[in-house]
Amino acid sequence: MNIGQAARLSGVSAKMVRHYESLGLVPGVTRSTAGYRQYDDATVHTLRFIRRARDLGFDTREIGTLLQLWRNKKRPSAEVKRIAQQHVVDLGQRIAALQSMQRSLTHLARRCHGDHRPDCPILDDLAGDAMAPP
Amino acid sequence: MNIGQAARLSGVSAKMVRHYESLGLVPGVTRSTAGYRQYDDATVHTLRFIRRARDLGFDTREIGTLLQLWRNKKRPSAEVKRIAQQHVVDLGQRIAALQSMQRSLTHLARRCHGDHRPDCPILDDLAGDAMAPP
DNA sequence: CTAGACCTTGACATGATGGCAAGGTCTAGA
DNA sequence: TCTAGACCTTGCCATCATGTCAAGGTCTAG
Repeated sequence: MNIGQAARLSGVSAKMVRHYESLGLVPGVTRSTAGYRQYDDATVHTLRFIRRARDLGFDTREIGTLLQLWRNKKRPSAEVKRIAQQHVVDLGQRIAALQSMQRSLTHLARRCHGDHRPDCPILDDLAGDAMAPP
Repeated sequence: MNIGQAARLSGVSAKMVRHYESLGLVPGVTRSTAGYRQYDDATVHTLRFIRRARDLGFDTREIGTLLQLWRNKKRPSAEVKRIAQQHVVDLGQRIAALQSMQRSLTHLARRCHGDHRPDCPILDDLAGDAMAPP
């Protein structure tokens, strides 16, 4: 099967299929006489794995490790779990950072009249002339 | 004052000061005879504004708009508020996406023994052979 | 005068992804 | 058999905010 079909079946764009190949995440593909990449179901399976891992927010480096573990029939599940838990922590930090922004901005917006007048606590805060501390 | 001092005072790296200049966020700077950029307190103030807005997650396009509004003494605060609220919504979406990843991964990790054995629901899920639906 | 701190521009890298361009290939239909 | 259109190839550029490095000019204190 050609790259287009593999892309459709796996949910990964053809562009990214080539990219993952260049990163070594999918094994070297065989080529047709015309130079077309030829895929089989196993590779499509790998691509789906990558897709799902991306959906969970893993970066390509982590996915490389997960793929190795997936292929290693003697892997200790503890290692997989460690990676997953570390990723949960990372996600938590990113979430916390965004929530902190959201909280600040929500408070500022609530204090803003939001009418035709120019007075605006949001701009005041950005400008650094926030009200004096209590 | 030179770029280094302006950077130190504003908390923006010298590199980014130049970058914001190239984006038009800070007005054209005057130069010394040797070509050194010369800054005054007003520009440092602007840089701090940008820094604070970045800390709240605004991108440079949004910051451009906010700076215009800040400078416009006749701005309607409603417009600022609208931008802020839209950003709160955007942040909410990003947070929700990350939380969804975190939730899935937490559930998977909880079901993983995490020992020396290879069986691992995390890899099973990534591989798409999740358990049959109930 | 000189060492060292500071400035200049410019290029390249990050990470995942999209887009475009120029050219080769394959297939179904006239 | 020819051909249009779908599909493939490689390669380059762009995104976004930021860092790093390099080669060269400038300023200042000793």
